[in-house]
Amino acid sequence: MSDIAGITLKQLRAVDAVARTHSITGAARELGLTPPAVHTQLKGLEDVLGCRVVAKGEKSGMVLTPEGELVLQAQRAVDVSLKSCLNQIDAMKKGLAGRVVLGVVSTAKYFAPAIVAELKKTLENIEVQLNVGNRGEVLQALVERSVDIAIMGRPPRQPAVVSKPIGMHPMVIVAPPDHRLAGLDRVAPDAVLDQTFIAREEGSGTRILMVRYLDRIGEGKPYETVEMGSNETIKQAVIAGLGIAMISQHTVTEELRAGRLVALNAPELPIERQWYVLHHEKLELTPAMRSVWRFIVENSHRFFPSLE
Amino acid sequence: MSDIAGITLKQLRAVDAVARTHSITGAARELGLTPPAVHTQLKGLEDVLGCRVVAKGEKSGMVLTPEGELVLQAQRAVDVSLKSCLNQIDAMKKGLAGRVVLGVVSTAKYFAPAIVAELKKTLENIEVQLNVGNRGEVLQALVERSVDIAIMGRPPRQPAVVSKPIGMHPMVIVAPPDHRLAGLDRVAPDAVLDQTFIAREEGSGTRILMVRYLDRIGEGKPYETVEMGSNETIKQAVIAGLGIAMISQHTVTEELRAGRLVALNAPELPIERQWYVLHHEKLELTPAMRSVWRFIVENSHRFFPSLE
DNA sequence: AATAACAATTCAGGAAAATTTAATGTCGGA
DNA sequence: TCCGACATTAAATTTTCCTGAATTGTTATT
Repeated sequence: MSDIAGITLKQLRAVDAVARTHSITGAARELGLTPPAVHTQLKGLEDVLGCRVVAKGEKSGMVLTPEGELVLQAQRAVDVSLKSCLNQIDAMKKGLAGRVVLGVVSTAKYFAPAIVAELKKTLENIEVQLNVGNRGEVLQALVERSVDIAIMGRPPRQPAVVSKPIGMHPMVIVAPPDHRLAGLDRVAPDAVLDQTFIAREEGSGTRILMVRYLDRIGEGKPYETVEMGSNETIKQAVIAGLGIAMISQHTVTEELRAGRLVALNAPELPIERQWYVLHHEKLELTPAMRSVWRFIVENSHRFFPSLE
Repeated sequence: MSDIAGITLKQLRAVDAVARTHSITGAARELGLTPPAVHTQLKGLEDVLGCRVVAKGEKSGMVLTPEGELVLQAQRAVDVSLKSCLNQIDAMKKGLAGRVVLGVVSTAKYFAPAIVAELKKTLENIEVQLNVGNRGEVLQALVERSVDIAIMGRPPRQPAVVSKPIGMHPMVIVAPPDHRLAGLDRVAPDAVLDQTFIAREEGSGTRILMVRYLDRIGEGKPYETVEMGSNETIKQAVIAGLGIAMISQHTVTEELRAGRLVALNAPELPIERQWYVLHHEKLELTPAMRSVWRFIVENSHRFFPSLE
């Protein structure tokens, strides 16, 4: 059988032009060539295929042979494939299509899915993957390029990242409503330090913040810590009376509103921090990533839980 | 948007090879080229598309960019289109696919459809069109190339055709069973000439044959003719007692067997003629036509009606 | 029937493109 | 830090492609 390797798009385009104009001269005009050039292309194709592709028509003009009609069909299919490819690439260039991996810290999982859902509605041809991990894991993923854009609290010194604040992020200490410190106007530092703290594992942003906070108000005084792997577990533990915990208010909005947890009026609380969106300094953002970035910067505030 | 006109199959094939080997050198080996050649092709494509298509992979080797993946998809689609086209053309070359117009004289319509049906079962990718006309019309169509292959009695002197006999074709004179000449061992020429003849129109092969037969046995004596446009009408007319008719035995097999018509034992009857398959001498047969020709020559005998 | 008009086809020469060889740059692994 | 493999660039060469001119063939016209 004749080999596919000898076929060129020029040949197919020549066939198409001849089919439409019924003349080599006309085809040449369409293609911006001279008739001999078109003729050569057709001849070359006929050589490869081992059969005629065009022939003189009944009265006048050139018409496709049955084989030529098959070639024309193929040409049309090829054309569609290539056009579709170009369109998709074009969409990519404009940031309307592509794939973006979004990494968020555990705490953000209470609002990030809502952002992603809205994002997918707005930019339907961008495939967004949401990865959740603790602060350390997300940063590591950012370095390894397995995450393109991240959302977390305070951006790190290392690795070097580009970051932008996107909204307030209050941190509170929560206790069960029947806790003895609950409802007090002012809770003394020592009273706080006496409690058992339920905290996330090392590498968690909340854990780091908590340690620094307790060291500051307690001036280095020791305190007791119980470690748990997820915010959800911590909430349940606090409700169950195992201890108190520093936690993102966004994580416990529902429980505070329902009265299943209360925020303690300990010194400096709530700590008003910010949410940041960030990406690795070295990573050249694709248009799709830029679209996602912009969307997050402009719209994420709508998704932060609030007590009111 | 980047223009489709700048894309070549060489470029697509280069992308494909790189995708499979993860290296320009490897791709070059696959394509029987040197690495710079492949590199140039990729560069050219990237110019047209306005974006990178391949890039150095994480560790080593070359990988496709997301845009490159789209190009690869397109390449695969193009490949199947072209392969399918080549396969179809190949089938055409082998006479396994194509389009053939078969022209048959009216008389042959009593067995031609059966041939076509069997033909389509055997050569399922050949599209067969069956056209029915009288002898003159079929010959005209043969000249005009609107019929590729024809089946009829005696091939004409003009136009020049290639012909081959495919089976016996007895002509008889039929009468109603209660006709006074019916059942006689030997019917005299004069008794025949006295009858009213129901005949097809001018241009019909049967008509020509009848005229020559009657002139021969009657030595020029006149006779009476009534003209009717189809064999079916003639049969009904004879059954109704309007007259007698010379007709192909194949046309009246059913009626003879059932006794609704009888063949007269007039001189020289039945006239043993042949069926012929034929095509215009000037027309180069396509492989598909050759397949059909061969099928008819080898198989048509199975479809002739017989009295036994 | 001769001829004019037009389009396909052939061909030679030259332009453009593709490919190769050779040289250079770059990265990962010993 | 050197070595080797490979990508990349540059320059030279080969191949392909295109054009313009000439030729052939066909159709329409006189």
